[in-house]
Formats: sequence, C-alpha cells, structure tokens
Amino acid sequence: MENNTERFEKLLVKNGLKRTAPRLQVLEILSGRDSATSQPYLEQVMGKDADRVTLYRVLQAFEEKGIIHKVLDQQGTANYAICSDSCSAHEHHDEHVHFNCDNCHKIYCLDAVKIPALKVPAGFKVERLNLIATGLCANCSDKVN
Amino acid sequence: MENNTERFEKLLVKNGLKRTAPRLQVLEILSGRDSATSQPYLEQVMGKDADRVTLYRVLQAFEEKGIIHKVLDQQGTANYAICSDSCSAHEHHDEHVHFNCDNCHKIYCLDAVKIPALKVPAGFKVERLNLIATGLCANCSDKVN
DNA sequence: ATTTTAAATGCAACTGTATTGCTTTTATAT
DNA sequence: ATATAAAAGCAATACAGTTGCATTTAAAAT
Repeated sequence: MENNTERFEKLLVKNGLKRTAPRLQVLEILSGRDSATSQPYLEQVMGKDADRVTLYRVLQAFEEKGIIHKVLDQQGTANYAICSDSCSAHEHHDEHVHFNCDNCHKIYCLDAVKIPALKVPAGFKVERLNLIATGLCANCSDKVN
Repeated sequence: MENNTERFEKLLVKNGLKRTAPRLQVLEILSGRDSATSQPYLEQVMGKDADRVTLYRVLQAFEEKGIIHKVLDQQGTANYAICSDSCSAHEHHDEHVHFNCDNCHKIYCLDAVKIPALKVPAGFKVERLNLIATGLCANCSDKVN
C-alpha cells in the first residue's frame, strides 16, 4: 500500500507535470475533503506556502490535464474537486450532478447520479450538461431537524 | 395595443418600484433580445446613461421582484433575462434549462424544456435545480455546417 | 401647484477574483 | 555537476461587485 504522496507524485509525472511542493500540497488538500473546495478556501489554507498566482496556475494546469475539475457555485465562485478515474484530459466525464448545500455551502459531486437525456428545440446541439442542485445536504438536513 | 414603455411603467408600479430612466432603459434592452444579456454588455450599452452601481442595483431590484432572473454562464459571468409570466418574486419557476452556445456565447432560456426529476442519495433535499447545457445553438449549428 | 419624503441615483473608495509580464528558482534530463 | 525548460514568485493591472454617503428626484401629501 503506497501513501498519498507517492500516489500524487506518480499522478504528476504521468501528466508531464513536475513534482513541486505547491502541486503536492493542493492535491493533499483536495484529496482530504469530501466535497469540492473553493478557491478562497484553498488560498487561505495554503497561506504563504505558495503565491496566489502559483495557486491559480496549479489549478489551471490540473484542470487542463483532467486531474481536477472546476464547478462554479451559485455565487459564481470557483470550486475544485479531484476527478474520478473516468475523467481524462480534455475529455471530462462531466455529466455528473453537483449538489450545492444552502446551509454549509459545500459542493458535493454526485458521481452516482446521472443526468437524464434532454429534449431540446430543433437545431440545438447539446455537447455538455451541467446540473447543479441546491438544497440541504444529508449532514445539514439532519442537523436542522 | 400599448407600447413597450407603457407596459414597463406598469410593471415597475406593480412591483412598487419607481419609474426611473435607468430602470426603463434596462427593461428596453433586455426585452429587445432573444437571449440572456451579460452584465458587461449591459454596462457597455448603458454607457454613461447610468452609473455602474446603479445598474447593479437595478438588476438586483429586478431580480428580487422576479422581473428578471440571473444565469451564470460557464465562466461565471452574470447574465440576465426577463422572466416569463410564471416567475414571481422570490418564487422563481427556476426549473428551466439554459443553453449556453459555445460559438456565439448567447444564453437561451429554454422555457419549454423541463428538467427531469432526479434521484439523489438518501438525506439530500433538493430545493432548486439549475441545468445549463452547452453546445451549438440553432443559429450557429446552421452556419457551421 | 408646492412641499415633503422616501427612494433612487451618482460618486468615491474599496474588496476580492483573476490575469499578465518578467525575473528568479528549481526539478529533471544530460 | 551542469544545462535547461518548467514552475514559482513578485509586481502591476484588469475587472466584477459592494458599501457608505451626499445629492437628486418620483410620487405622495398638502
């Protein structure tokens, strides 16, 4: 059984990215969370370990390689989550649903839920679907009641 | 048959909003378009007829009253469209699909398309659904082929 | 018609997100 | 150990959006 760091190093190499501290750190943070992570939160956690610009570039590189994917929440804030194995560079298996909790504001990737086919008006060609459900997550609906 | 301006004045009064130049202008612009309109575009068209801040406040007031609704496009940019009659203050009939064209970047409200019910994991309580499809709109898929 | 006033606008300043150009550092290949 | 391409760091800038406050104005009250 290999540890996280080893796994992440392999992941970077596989994607032709150098093994650097900021990149490993971002992967550590994202993998330790059960929901998508907002850019502001990442920035805060990284603190002065990495420059803001570096963080942006790390996230951008990861997104291009299909290591993570970006989800915009209801306010337009960028959130990032590690892609499941079915994701690959430029070929995101993007059709999964995201759930944005009104209470804790977490964004969950509901990989299991698939978006039903859609009937669109004649002429429209659908390439990708992006479905965000808002409401209360399992955790918060427990607490509230 | 009444003209636009009369209609818009009634709409404002009905919602307890004063009949002001910036508000009428925003309604004119939005009603003359077949797709949602981005904040930057609105700002540009309004030019110095109204302050940036005023535009933001007009849009916010309209949204609260259910006169318009906001859609974020793939980049997180705010776009606004006049609500159909089924919308009302704080009770948006939001379940309709938006279509974001990759080519012309227009956002169409597909009022006719309804979002199919969704099976989510136990505990999650879905309040609202927000589905954005991206691809080519009828216009652009014509031109491309 | 005038006055009143609550609402809306305009202006200035500011916050936060994101980007670009350029220099320095560093991971990796030689 | 060295070379080099990639990445990080830094400074400056662009842009979206917000807040506080003074001024103006639409509409109600007189």
